Amino acid sequence: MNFPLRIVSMKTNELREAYLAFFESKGCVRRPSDVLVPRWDPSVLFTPAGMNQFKDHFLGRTKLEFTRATTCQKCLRTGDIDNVGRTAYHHTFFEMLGNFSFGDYFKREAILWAWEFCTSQHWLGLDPARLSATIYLDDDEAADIWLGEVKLSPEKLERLGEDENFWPANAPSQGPDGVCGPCSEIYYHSEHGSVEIWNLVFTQFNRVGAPPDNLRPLPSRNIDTGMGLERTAAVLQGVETNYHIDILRPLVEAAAEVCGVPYEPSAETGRRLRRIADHVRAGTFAIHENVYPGPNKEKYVVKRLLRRAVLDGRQMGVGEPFLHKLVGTVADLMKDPYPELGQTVERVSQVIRQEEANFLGTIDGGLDRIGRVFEQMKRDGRGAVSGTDAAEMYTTYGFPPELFETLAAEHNFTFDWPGYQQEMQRHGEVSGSGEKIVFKQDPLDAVKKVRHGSRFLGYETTEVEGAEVVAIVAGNQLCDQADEIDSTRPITLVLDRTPFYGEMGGQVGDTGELLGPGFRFEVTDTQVDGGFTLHRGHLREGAVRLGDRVTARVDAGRRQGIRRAHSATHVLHHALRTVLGEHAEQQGSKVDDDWLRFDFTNPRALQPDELAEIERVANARILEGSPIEAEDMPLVEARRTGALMLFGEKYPDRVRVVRMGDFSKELCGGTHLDNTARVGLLKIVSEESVAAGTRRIVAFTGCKALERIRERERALHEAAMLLHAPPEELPARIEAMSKEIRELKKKRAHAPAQAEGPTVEQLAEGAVDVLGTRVIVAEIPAGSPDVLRQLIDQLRRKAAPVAVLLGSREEGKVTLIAGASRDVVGKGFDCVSWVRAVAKRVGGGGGGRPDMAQAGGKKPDALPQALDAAPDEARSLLENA
RNA sequence: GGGGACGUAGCUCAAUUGGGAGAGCACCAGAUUUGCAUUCUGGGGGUUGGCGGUUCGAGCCCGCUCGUCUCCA
Repeated sequence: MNFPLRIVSMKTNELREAYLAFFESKGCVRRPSDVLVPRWDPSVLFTPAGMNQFKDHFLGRTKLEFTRATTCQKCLRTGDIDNVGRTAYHHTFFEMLGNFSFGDYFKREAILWAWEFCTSQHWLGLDPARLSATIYLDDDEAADIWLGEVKLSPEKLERLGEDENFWPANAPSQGPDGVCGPCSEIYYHSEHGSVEIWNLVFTQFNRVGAPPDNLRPLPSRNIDTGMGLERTAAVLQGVETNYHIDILRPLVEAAAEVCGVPYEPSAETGRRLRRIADHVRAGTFAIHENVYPGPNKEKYVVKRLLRRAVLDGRQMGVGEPFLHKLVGTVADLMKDPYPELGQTVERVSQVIRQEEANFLGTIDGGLDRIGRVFEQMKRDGRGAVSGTDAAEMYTTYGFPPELFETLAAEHNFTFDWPGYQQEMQRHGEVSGSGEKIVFKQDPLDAVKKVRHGSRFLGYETTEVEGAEVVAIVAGNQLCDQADEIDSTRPITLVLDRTPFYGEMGGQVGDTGELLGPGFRFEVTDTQVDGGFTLHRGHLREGAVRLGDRVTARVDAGRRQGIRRAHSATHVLHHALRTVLGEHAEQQGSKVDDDWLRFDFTNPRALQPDELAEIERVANARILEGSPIEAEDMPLVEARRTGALMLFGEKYPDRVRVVRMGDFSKELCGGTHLDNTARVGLLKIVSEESVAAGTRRIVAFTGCKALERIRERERALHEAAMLLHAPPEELPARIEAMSKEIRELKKKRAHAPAQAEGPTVEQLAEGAVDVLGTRVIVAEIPAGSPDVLRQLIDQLRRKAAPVAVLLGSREEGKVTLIAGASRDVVGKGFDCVSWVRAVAKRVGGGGGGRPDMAQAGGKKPDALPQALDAAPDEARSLLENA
């Protein structure tokens, strides 16, 4: 490998650390990377940029504890997914170095510091001659700094339009309204080409409506910058693509190793291997945060990334799961900044392996179908796989078009890509799109700026006196008072302190009432928003004003039921891990009044004996009557004591640890009992699947558990009464009964054919000759369709040439079946016409095949006349045949 | 959130405009001998996922529901 000569070749880990240290030296607070999947932010599926975790800071929706920050943020974007592997700089997963100012330093510092970091020998030491910058068309302020202070030569400063150098792109002319600003980009030029390494965004305007004059200066201006870690590392290490830097090239090589192909950068396999490296990195980080491949949202993105990578492997001839083998390499290469990845390697590999197996299964299933498509094409003499076929294979059966094309080529067929694209576009339209979530204006914004939040007193008590009403929200607006007695549209009250628990961590919100001077407010639900407890409900009496003092009273009976369910949830979690193993991790839960729902990872359905064992262990812990204690402590300490926490969850600096006896320790903000014994009884009522690899258990506690058992008892008792047997004997009794029923049915099916009705011989004697065909017509009393058919079959064998029509009736119903021997059918005789003609006379119709047809009717009384007419009908059919 | 497909014996799947619920493997029994995938014969096993509708008649058509797969946002 011929690296261009460089004096220093900085490692990626060193670059990351240098960046953060540099901006710390400028007064920025170093913050950890936010999680990759911000579940609390409905506007994105994955963290797309460094600024994501500071949205509230930028929008002034939170009290600032610092005004400058710097981060290295893990990001995931799928917008450029098709370029991954093909170009030198595109990724889905990547890291972004950023520095941020919230109303603090602005354009001058942002530019000067960026330049200093890039060029100072102390830091990156890049050759200034190889750097250039761009700015927005009329941003003279930035131009002055670049030209006047940095002393960048004018030919190295380019002014670009709003599509390139404005954030959001094209905001001035096309919107959206809101915070926006010009930006300035820094490029590095080398023998490998030019690359944008840093984007500085100056948010200084508020866009209001269409141009002109729609950009109003903001009172508080912000800085948001992003430097691509991998790009910059590539520059520093003098390699031609991000995929050859020290934290990625080994992964690409490892991919080559497990796929059994050499890595040749410029070959098709090179592109595939880079794509595999990128996607497995993205998948590893996402699954580490408990986002498993699934059918929608972020789960679907993970699934698609994994499947693309597996497909690449398969296209290179790998026929079995391989991707999962790379997880360890990812964790190893990324252990410096993200040591926690190492702890989940096994779980992540298992999930990926499972998904690989599923996908290979899907492909195998599709191969059959594809084979049939090819046969059909050969019969039809078509030479190209149609877009419709390809799209159907993909959208319905998940069979990738790339693979379809490969197989088609092997059969010397071409593949209609344009037609496929068109079909897929149609599918996209038919599938519709969910509504776009826009930034919604929050009426509480004003309150949030002046107050930190409501104080929660619900751990100690269910009733608080003298709490102050600090906000009233009605009709999505902040009000000074509310006096409308209205049960349809809920209003929201915020107090300075409250015993009400807002829905969080799976536990439902409390209900109860707020009593103030001359008013009563019924709380039907409680939510939390940015530290504030929102009491939602309806005014029942009087009027409430801002500043009123109230008594807040939680529905204590319901709260106690919730406590039982929540403590039981921890006990159940412990029991699951004991019985199934450590992999049974919590995926989500819902805790309500004496019932709970618990989702956890497990590869298959639970067996009845496993469920019984889980229930037994859980109730054993309950019976022990262990004390339950909660303690606030710093996050680091909680982590050290080994308290259970979920990877990928965002925890505050101080956390609450709930401890039960010596068997359970979990981070949890919910309300609990003081002793496990108070759960009373934990009864599992169902176990089901929610997604591949995830199971759900629903259980009842306390009163509901007892009620449930009583209900079952009642049903059992009733069944016992009906069968005149004690409950213990019910299974044996039912088994004996169903056996008896089976035997009776069998007896009935065989017996009457012989006992009642005419025999085959008798029927044959009753035949009349019609044009050389023996025609037999008869009623078989109590003959089931099966019996009629058997008789006809025997007559056809014994009496050919013959045409038989037999009928039977039971209350309100007539059955007719006609059959003819092969030679008669050969002459053109059609049983369908015959049976239809006869059936008409008994008010019915029928059909079947020429040699055997069946009909029904609704007039049993008319059967004799109908049968009398049957020979004549046969005659006319035979004459016309 | 929306589109598409599939649910038939323990397993893998058939069943031609709606007209006799079947095959292979597995299982049980008998015979055979060629021992570790012998062959032959016989047999058990199904409320065709569930509920409702259309029809003389539904595995097949329609609606709802449950489950599995899949694509899109």
